[in-house]
Amino acid sequence: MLISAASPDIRDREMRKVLFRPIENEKEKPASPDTVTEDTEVEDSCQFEAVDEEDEAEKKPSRKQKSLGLLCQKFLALYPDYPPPNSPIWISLDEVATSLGVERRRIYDIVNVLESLTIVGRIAKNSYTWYGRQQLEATLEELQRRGRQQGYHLQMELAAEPREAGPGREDDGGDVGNAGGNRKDKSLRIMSQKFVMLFLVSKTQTVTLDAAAKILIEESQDSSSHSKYKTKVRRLYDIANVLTSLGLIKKVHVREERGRKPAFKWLGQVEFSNSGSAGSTFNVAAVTPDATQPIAGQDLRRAKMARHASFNITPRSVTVQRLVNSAPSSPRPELTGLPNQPVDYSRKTAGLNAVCRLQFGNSSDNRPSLALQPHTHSSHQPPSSTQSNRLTSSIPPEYHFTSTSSPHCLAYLPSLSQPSVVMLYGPLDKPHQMPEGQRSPRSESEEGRKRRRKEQEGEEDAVVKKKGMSGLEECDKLRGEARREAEERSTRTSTCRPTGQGRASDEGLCDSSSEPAQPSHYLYVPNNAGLNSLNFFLSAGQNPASLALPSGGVPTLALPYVLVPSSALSHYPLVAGGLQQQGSDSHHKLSFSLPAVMSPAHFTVGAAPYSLAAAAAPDISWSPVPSPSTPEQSKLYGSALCAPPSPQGPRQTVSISTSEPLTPHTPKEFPASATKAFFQTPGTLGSVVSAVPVARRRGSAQRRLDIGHPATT
DNA sequence: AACTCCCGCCAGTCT
DNA sequence: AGACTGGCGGGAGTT
Repeated sequence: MLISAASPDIRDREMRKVLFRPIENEKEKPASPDTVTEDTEVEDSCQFEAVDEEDEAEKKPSRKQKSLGLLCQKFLALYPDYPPPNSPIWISLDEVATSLGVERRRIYDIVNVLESLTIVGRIAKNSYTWYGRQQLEATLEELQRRGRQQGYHLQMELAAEPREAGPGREDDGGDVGNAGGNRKDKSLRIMSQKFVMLFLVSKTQTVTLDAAAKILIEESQDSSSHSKYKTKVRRLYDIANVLTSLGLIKKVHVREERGRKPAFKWLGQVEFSNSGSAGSTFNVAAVTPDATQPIAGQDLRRAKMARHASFNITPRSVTVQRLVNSAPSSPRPELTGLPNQPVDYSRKTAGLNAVCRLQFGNSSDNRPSLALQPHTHSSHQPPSSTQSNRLTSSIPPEYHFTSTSSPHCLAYLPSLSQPSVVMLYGPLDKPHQMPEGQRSPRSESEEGRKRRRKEQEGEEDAVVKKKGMSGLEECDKLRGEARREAEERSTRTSTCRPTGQGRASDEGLCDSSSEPAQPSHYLYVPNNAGLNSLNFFLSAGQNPASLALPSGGVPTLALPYVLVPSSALSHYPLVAGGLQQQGSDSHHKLSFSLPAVMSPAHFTVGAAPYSLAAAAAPDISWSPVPSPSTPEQSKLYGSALCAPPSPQGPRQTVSISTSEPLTPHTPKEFPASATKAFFQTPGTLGSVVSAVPVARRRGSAQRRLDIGHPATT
């Protein structure tokens, strides 16, 4: 542990060990026809490896540390295996790439494979939704069915031998085939599915690279030139790496007449309960590019998406299922590139990264209490444990922290691209209903969706992308937006979530109708106001008085701001942290003097011990919102950034996990907080997450992100 | 030498 | 025109 903490490289290495370590103690070895040999050599070598030269390792990243498998492992660790059914997690490839410190190209490889298994689903350009393993079984079952249907099991047998004569193979009878007819671009995804099919129909569940390559080559009607073969094999390695990370396969060797052949053995299940869920909700077509039609699970997804919208930016349009391979819904370069966002998170928080999951009471009890729980990564956890971990799995993760008892809450709007958006929320007026978000049922209508999409884009643009806007312009926009929102929601009832339509509200967890603390307005401070990297929400909670600056002598800042009805922000995920109001000793004290008007104005912020300038400093604690280890986590997850320091109100339970270096070994207990360090790629340590929308660079292997880089333009 | 697979060029698609 | 995707294969690191 210590060692790991000491060196990220070592952590990676350790991770790697875990990743590729053959599952030991697994059941006895099945008597397979071919003699399958585990790759123990690798394992052994790893054993010793960690012990020695660490320095050496630090020098250069080492190829292994940059492996797709390891990268995938990191990627997976960012999200839960079994995310709450109703809260889709939005993934921005750009952000992920940035936070993992790799090129986007690499992420595509991973995502394509994951998509083939429905672990993620593409929403639009650059954005995916994380499904985790929820649909994995169903997907596998379907793949198995298709595999048999296509006679892969026969091919497998033949493949081993000389060649050919694939039984009527092919044709892809379906989607898996040539996806989309000739969309060659889908091949990795398709190839992945086929590869998996081979395992699922194989008696031994072991597939040699050679066989797989041959079979796949045949399918792709190409003459199988040797180069073709080699290329195929390369791709298979890519896929295998991802599958290995998923724990679905492991590398083995099959002995044959002459020597041994590299092969992979399936570790996942092969027999499926056939439970309704499987086939009913999943359709391979769904993952294939050409699936243009609605699939059974569509509704489900849609629902998720809708909910998901509240987490991030992807909001409304999210509900729209990805139409076809290329149905980019909303390119939000601004979003993804969010120059700022990511930056904020990580960069500022070198020290403390507390990422918590915010939840509201139990589904059973409607207490409006707010609970922040460190969310753990359970990528590799078995369902059971995972579930247990999240006792509240049934409860949608809330990011909204409006608990009645927490007058002073810090919130964060992670999805806003605008890097430094400071929001002050509080019952300025009476708790007014928080709009169920834009997302009312009707919003799902075709028309509504369309409209929403438009709106969304517009809104996002307004709020999020305004790089070129002046603060005032932004304000105006926001105001207009707010107004409109207000009108729209007039009939809706409050919810605790900005956008969601979720259980939480149904359960009354945040039934604001009776709850007082629902933020009625937010204070929006344009980034250009000078609060770069502040990203936080100030809880105004109380009466103005309480907002008064406690300490004198603290530098204050005058910032332009605009009050925005909470509804106007409904599409943005809010991450909040409970900050205790009576900031006891709190180091974070902010005072505002705000005119309760909806017009551009200025308010002053005074930070007690910390200066705003500290934002970039590692310990800038002043920002109540410690940056999440990674943007994805907070954003996609809807996790809340815990307000660090303060104690909790009676009803709040906040457990903050500070970023303790954890060894990658135990992904299950991987505290989100630890991710930052962990996820940093050696090469980008320290700067990885800068959200700077680093222009995507083609040629560079690793992005170098400038921490201090001004996020914009 | 064979096996792996990182890397990033570059073309097809979208916006 | 520019951004997004991802096919592809050279060639370097490992075994």
